[in-house]
Amino acid sequence: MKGQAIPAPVVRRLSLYLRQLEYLATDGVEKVSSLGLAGSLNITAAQVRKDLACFGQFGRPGVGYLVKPLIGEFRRILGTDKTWNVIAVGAGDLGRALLRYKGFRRKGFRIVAAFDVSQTKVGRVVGGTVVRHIRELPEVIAEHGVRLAVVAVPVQAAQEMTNLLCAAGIKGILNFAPATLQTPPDVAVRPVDLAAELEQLSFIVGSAASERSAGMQGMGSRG
Amino acid sequence: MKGQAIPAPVVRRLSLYLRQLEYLATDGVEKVSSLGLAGSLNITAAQVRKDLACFGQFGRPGVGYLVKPLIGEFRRILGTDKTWNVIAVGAGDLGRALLRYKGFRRKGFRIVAAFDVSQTKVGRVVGGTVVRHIRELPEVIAEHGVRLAVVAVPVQAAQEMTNLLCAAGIKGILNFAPATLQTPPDVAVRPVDLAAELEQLSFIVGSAASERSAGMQGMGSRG
DNA sequence: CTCTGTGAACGACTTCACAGCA
DNA sequence: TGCTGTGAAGTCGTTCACAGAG
Repeated sequence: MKGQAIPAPVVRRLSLYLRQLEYLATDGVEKVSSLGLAGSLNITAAQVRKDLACFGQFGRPGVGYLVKPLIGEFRRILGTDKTWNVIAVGAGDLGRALLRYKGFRRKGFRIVAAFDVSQTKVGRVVGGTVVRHIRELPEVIAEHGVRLAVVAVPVQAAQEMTNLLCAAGIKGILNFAPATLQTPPDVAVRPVDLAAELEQLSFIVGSAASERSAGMQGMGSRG
Repeated sequence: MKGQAIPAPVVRRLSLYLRQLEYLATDGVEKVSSLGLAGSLNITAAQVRKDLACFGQFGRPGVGYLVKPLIGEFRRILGTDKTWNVIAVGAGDLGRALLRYKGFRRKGFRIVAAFDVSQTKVGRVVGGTVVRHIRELPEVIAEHGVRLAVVAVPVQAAQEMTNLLCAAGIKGILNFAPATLQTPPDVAVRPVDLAAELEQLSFIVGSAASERSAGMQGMGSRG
């Protein structure tokens, strides 16, 4: 089961496993079974074992998985054993909040610069990051070897900014604009439409039958 | 195909269809084919038709779908033909950004109150919303008939806040804390883990083979 | 006896292909 | 001829169930 292309749902859960393992390590837990990992994430134990099997054999029968080594493996697989330089495009309310968000840094993502077109925003420092004018995009990307970008601009500007990013060599985009971005085949996009997320809840709560919240968590959405 | 339980992926795409239809209406477009809708969203035309078939027969052979009536239908189905009152828990950087975010209001979600435990935050007004102390949660929820909540508190507090929300009658939670929340079966959760989203991009870009970005957009993630 | 790794069975979603209406 | 609605086929992911290691 190794050497194959990894299904998107597996990669998604890999992040969940890593997150949980990090909490376990913080609590001093040294080993965990597939059932132990699964339980706290509302997943089945078989699912956990099948997922891990995509990457190798990490567990020992009768024992389970060793937390610390597994954390190392997962970080390496996800690529977060090294720090990634990231840029943000758009320094509006959402963009500035993302600049201040500490969760990125904790996972190994460093926002090295932010960009905007508005002269009232250029030059400001937010969360330790300087806001620059869009025209400096290419040189900053080249200078820091940036491959990931966060897009938090108004929807009307999203595709245009995306084109600039792709031309400048960006390979992955986290998109907060409510638009489906068109990119070349070698540039991946992950959409995060906050209003649409609430809309999904609206549907579930409105349809109002009886649903399992646990089964609901972590499904659907982007990939 | 009507009257059945709707698959989660279909509901997710329903939000995309609605979003796109609203842009088309803004541009004065009156009708659209399944292919027209599909193209701009990187989906197949057959997928669009199958999805719509879950809810009824909206199109006319040889013509396509009428944009405006379809918008009305979709809003009704998603439950956003009426305004929803929403509360936010946690008035840190992310919480305050969400209070200022205009995208919610545009989709029919009104944040009527925010809550925090910190006395330095209680009493402040952010984006037109007053920050109150958590202890006022139950009465505000009852007063405004609130059923949806946004959680943007530190991970250590997330489960505890969730318990309070569930006890107070909340039925849907948009969770920005990097934790898997445990809730009763009648409370739905949608997780939004921003760092994990970047991690997914890290995996794709790091694995670096050649992938289709279009096919990548909108898959995976939550449901 | 516990718990992993995995083929096989199952179920869910997507794509195909075409009948039928305009 | 253009495009929808839909059974049938196909693909993908999950769950089951058990052999085998510790």
